[in-house]
Amino acid sequence: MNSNTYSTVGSFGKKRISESTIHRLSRYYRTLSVLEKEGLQTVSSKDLAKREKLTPAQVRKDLSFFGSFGTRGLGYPVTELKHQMASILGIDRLWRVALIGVGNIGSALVGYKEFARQGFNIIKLFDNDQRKIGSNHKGITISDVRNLERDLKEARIEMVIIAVPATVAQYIIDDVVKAGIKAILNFAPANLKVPNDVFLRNENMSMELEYLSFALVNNHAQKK
Amino acid sequence: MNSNTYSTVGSFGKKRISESTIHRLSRYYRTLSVLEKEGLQTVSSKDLAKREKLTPAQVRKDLSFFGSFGTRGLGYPVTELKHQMASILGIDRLWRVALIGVGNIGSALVGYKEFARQGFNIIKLFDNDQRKIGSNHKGITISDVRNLERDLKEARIEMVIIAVPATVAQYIIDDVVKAGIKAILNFAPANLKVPNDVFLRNENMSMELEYLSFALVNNHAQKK
DNA sequence: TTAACTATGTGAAAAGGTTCACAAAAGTAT
DNA sequence: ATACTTTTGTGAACCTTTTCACATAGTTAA
Ligand SMILES: NC(=O)c1ccc[n+]([C@@H]2O[C@H](COP(=O)([O-])OP(=O)(O)OC[C@H]3O[C@@H](n4cnc5c(N)ncnc54)[C@H](O)[C@@H]3O)[C@@H](O)[C@H]2O)c1
Ligand SMILES: NC(=O)c1ccc[n+]([C@@H]2O[C@H](COP(=O)([O-])OP(=O)(O)OC[C@H]3O[C@@H](n4cnc5c(N)ncnc54)[C@H](O)[C@@H]3O)[C@@H](O)[C@H]2O)c1
Repeated sequence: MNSNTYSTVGSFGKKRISESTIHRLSRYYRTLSVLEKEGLQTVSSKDLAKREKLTPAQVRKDLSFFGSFGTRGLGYPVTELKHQMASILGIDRLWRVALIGVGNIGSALVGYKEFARQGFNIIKLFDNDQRKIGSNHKGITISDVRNLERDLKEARIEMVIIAVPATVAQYIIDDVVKAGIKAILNFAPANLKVPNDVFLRNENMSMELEYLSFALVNNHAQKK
Repeated sequence: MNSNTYSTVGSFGKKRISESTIHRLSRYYRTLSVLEKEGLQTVSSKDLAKREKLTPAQVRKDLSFFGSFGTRGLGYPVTELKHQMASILGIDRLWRVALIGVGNIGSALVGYKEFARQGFNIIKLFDNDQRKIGSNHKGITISDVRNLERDLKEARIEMVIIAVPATVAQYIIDDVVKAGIKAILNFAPANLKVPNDVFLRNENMSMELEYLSFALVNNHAQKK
């Protein structure tokens, strides 16, 4: 019921996988990329755990939901485990992504190389500002948001990033949903409604600053 | 041990408050601001829960960690509860914030009005690019990162936002820590080390895209 | 080939977070 | 005033996630 509550997407076999586990897989993937560059052949759950500030048991448990990737007495093969993580996360392929709202944050995201490196290709941009529409931004022409539904379908977009003001975000989302999009990353601070079969993730930077503020004001013991 | 693991900062009285609860307080705060603008005098845990897609019990439990703010039979006074949330989160005051790395994402953050509205005042900017140093960005002169430690102390900075390339983030963090800063929001995708008395939060947008990717590939049942 | 290590994979236990359920307290209507 | 309704605040129950602990299986060294 709560987006933070025991939230699980899907099931590998009959098992349900928690949001925390999926986020840790992302972290393992990035760390494994680093280890690969460092020339390491294998890594133990202990080593990986140390880098991620986790327990070795947590690492093994996370991986065990998806298979047996290690060798007892030795550890996990770095490159292979990296590929496994990519496969599980679905980033061993290209994703066709559109971004709506080419303003301050939107522009920053469009040029972000890390997204492309992980297979997220921002190939369509939309805005409602006449001065921006038709202009070229990092090689992509900005389209008029008025044809959003049609253009998303035409370009066979699979994911959408929303970077418009909070006041209009729901209208945009409604059109995005109509276009059949099932995955949305939203940067507008608003409680947006989507049907049950659409995945919506919210990125809220104020929340993290507020967490820091809370921690400072209450001068609180750091976990571990 | 894990940054996602039962992570709790501090204690109100003897109670430990979970990260989830603090994040929900942020959401309550934002929603209460909206309700206040809508002219509502009181709100019940049921109403608030509906807006946040939580259970009423969750709302009441979260609030109960910090006090009794409601009136039985009536609900919570909107404006007062908003102020209470602000006070608990520590955003009923101004925070002196510095941002390091005025590039794509850094520039976007500097101009973001929502931060200032919640008391986070970005009053110092740092970069190592000679073309940027000395120039004015949204009314703030960009300082040379070489004097980082000295300048952070001089400006009595309390929080730092890091938006430099991942390769240099650890060096920057080390200087920031030396300057006595106890709260850092980091946008670089890297496993950064800080002493135990420094709060470090990481904002990782790739992670959310990867979550969506996982959800799509495994075509998974949405929670609830 | 054997002995001594090392490290995985996983049930079970422990810890943490959410929801239930209800007494208590206040509002509302008559 | 009294009965009835509404809604809070909270221990207890419930559910999820993490950690423990160990059997198992592979490596390494002599
Ligand atoms: N700037 C930041 O650092 C930051 C950080 C976190 C969240 N956000 C959020 O991201 C969103 C965008 O912020 P920003 O700072 O980039 O604002 P911005 O005003 O710079 O950009 C918004 C863009 O959306 C476009 N737009 C407006 N209405 C539109 C519509 N109906 N259809 C299509 N495009 C439309 C505007 O033309 C503009 O290009 C906001 O919701 C903001 O709260 C921004
Ligand atoms: N652009 C995005 O949308 C985005 C999204 C998520 C995360 N990030 C992360 O944020 C960071 C910055 O990304 P960006 O896209 O803004 O990159 P960028 O190259 O546009 O900006 C980096 C800025 O840091 C400055 N810099 C470099 N070395 C420095 C040093 N030693 N001291 C001080 N300043 C220094 C550069 O001069 C530049 O202004 C990166 O770690 C990136 O991975 C970016």
